[in-house]
Amino acid sequence: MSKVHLAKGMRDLLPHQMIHRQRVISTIQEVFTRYGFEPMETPAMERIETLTGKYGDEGDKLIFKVLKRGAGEARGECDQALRYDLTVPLARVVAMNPGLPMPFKRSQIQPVWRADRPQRGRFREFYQCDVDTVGAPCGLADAECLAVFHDCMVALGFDRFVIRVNDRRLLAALAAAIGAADRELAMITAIDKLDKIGREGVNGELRKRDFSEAQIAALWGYLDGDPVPGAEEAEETLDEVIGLAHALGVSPERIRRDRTLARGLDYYTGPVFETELIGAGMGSVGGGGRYDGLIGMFSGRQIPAVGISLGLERLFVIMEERGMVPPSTTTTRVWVTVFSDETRDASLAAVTALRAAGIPAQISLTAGKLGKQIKAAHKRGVRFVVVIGPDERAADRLLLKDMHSGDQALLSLDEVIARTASDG
RNA sequence: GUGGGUGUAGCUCAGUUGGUUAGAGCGCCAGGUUGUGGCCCUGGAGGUCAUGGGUUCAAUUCCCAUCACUCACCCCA
Repeated sequence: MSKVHLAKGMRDLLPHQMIHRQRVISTIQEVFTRYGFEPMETPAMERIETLTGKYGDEGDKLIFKVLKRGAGEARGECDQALRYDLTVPLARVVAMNPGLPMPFKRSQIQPVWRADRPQRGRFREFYQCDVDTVGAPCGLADAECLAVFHDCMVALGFDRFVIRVNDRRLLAALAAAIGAADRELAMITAIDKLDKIGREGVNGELRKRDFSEAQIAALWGYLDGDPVPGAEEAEETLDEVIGLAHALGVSPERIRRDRTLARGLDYYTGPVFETELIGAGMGSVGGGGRYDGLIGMFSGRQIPAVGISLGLERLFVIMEERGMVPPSTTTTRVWVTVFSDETRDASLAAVTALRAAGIPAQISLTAGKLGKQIKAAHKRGVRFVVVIGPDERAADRLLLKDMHSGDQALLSLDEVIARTASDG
């Protein structure tokens, strides 16, 4: 039993996991690039005042703070913190770089940190994959976000998912319509639980929050589809965004308008989105929305923005549970054995030629019986093994063994390169 | 922040109604086969039974605390 432990909620990513991760990340990045989002990164730490006051009370509590050095450390003072998401750092970047060409479209795939209690699909360090469009009004930019969501899920091999959409302004109008404009948040947190606790559960939550029976009855009328007074603009916006998303190739059945969708973060001002895998038994795997006020908090210039975030870790949990993880456990294509001291130079020449040809190859670093060396390749899942013994060297040939089929053949170096360069 | 569950070999888990040297499968290492992986056979390494305390003639087993992990709630990706 090892005496060392990981920090709570943190994980190591071993090679067999990284191979899958990198594949997933490049798939997502490829979709982002296809839509014209340019890559960007920001530091792990921000000044604490950049982060606080943007996410709501719950969010602020979960920010990982970093102690000051020196005397401030003893006093528990803190002036920096690990980033909580990728959206607020983006807003800071936009505020600090007024010369950016607008609209500014950027993608960002980096870890974020939250001081949450870990559970299934929730970690304290996790990767988010974000795209955001800054400086474009509501409409096509929002629709592109939905399309990116959609294309990413499809590219990753998910087919049963739904993107729920709503609008913060509609929720505000809803609260006003039932005479609870000052209690919008209490109403939202209650109805947001509909999926989990059902109608009666929501009613209980509302009563607990001092909503009257009349208000509750009126609320259900609106949630069931009655037009909400004062929400006309929000409804028109959603109509437009969803229509544009359809035109961008998102299947209609994968978008669902849902007046109970709230989203936790404070900074959203307009449409909000959330992607959910059907039958996964997990919260959302991605979310986003429009935040037209956030950048103004840093720069004084009001700049509209919209974006989405995909949570890698949750996708991985589901992919592992569903066996969607490709079996590959190595990035090495060819394992070159060393038969003896006399033939070592030939093996070195072979591995060097393979590498020069762009084929990932490694050579046995520890001496040992040929069987051990082949076993080493097998254990790692390497597909091809090259053997160069005295016979091969005399014939100026290499023995290439395909570990999948067990077939082996005497080939020239060029033939080995050709044979191992591609799959099949 | 709140409430459950679980800690025995690298992994998955047995086991002990409290009693001498704590087991299995898989994995790992070596050999059978000094030019060949997977299958088979043989052998080997690896455990302060999470940690600390208590009860007892005796604790891995019972009790308490701590720590770790895990699940759920809150909230969230």
